[in-house]
Amino acid sequence: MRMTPLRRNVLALLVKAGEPVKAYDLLDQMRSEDGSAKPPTVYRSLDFLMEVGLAHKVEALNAYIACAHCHDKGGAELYICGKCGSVDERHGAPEPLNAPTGFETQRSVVEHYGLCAKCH
Amino acid sequence: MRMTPLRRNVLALLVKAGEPVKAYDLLDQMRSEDGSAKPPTVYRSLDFLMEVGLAHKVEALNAYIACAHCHDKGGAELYICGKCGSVDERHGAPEPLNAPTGFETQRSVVEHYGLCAKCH
DNA sequence: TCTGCGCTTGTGATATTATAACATAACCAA
DNA sequence: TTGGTTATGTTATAATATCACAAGCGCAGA
Ligand SMILES: [Zn+2]
Ligand SMILES: [Zn+2]
Ligand SMILES: [Zn+2]
Ligand SMILES: [Zn+2]
Repeated sequence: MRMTPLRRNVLALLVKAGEPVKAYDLLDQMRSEDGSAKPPTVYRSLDFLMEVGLAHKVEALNAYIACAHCHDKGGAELYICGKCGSVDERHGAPEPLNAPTGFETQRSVVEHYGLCAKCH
Repeated sequence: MRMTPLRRNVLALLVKAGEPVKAYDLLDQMRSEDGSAKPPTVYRSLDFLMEVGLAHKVEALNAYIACAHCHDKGGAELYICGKCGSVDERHGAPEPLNAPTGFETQRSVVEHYGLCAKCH
């Protein structure tokens, strides 16, 4: 598991976008530079980046973003503006009070959709 | 927007399953009774059920469950066991403390993946 | 009752998202 | 160098979801 030019390039595209990007849009961008890119190319890179905590999947959008915190893994909370598309990544929320007793959380998906302060 | 036999049938299948079900699995079940079912049939019914708050999508699984609370809409928090597949639906968590200032949440996706009390 | 309109469903096609399977290449340690 | 592991290339296909248009149904008002 090491950072490679390919993976670094995918990360760079995510960072440059600054907002959630679809896998096939990444693929199109990659193809425009190196015609040989194919779906597994981008999905593997995304899997790697998520595994090491450099990217997250926005589950309800089927899109991917660069991590804004460089935390190790899990636990991101995303505030996604439906108007301008901006994503504000936070983390550190405590375990919810109303969790079922005995439930041991391994991974959480927390995505809030609404309007950011600028878009009210 | 009214409840119809078709929609009631989809809801019944979700309730009977008691766990997240994939759209195409629903479709297979429907086909075994009425050969004419096609993807839009099931997706439309699911859209209706979610709109009226009788079902939820489990975003990270691309699956659907019957609502366990009959709340009006939004705000479900799902605790999903990765071993036995059970889902415990809760709601009522307060707005997170670390939300960006001025963000107005319209819809939240909250899914916790881990092990339920029985599966430790 | 009849008619017209809107909602619901049928149907075929297609778009979007993601993975399987196997081959080749690059990297690195012994 | 040589052999194992990791990474990438390549082809195909699976899984998920939507579009577009036609047909049917249910009901309000003429
Ligand atoms: Zn992050
Ligand atoms: Zn905004
Ligand atoms: Zn519910
Ligand atoms: Zn369990």
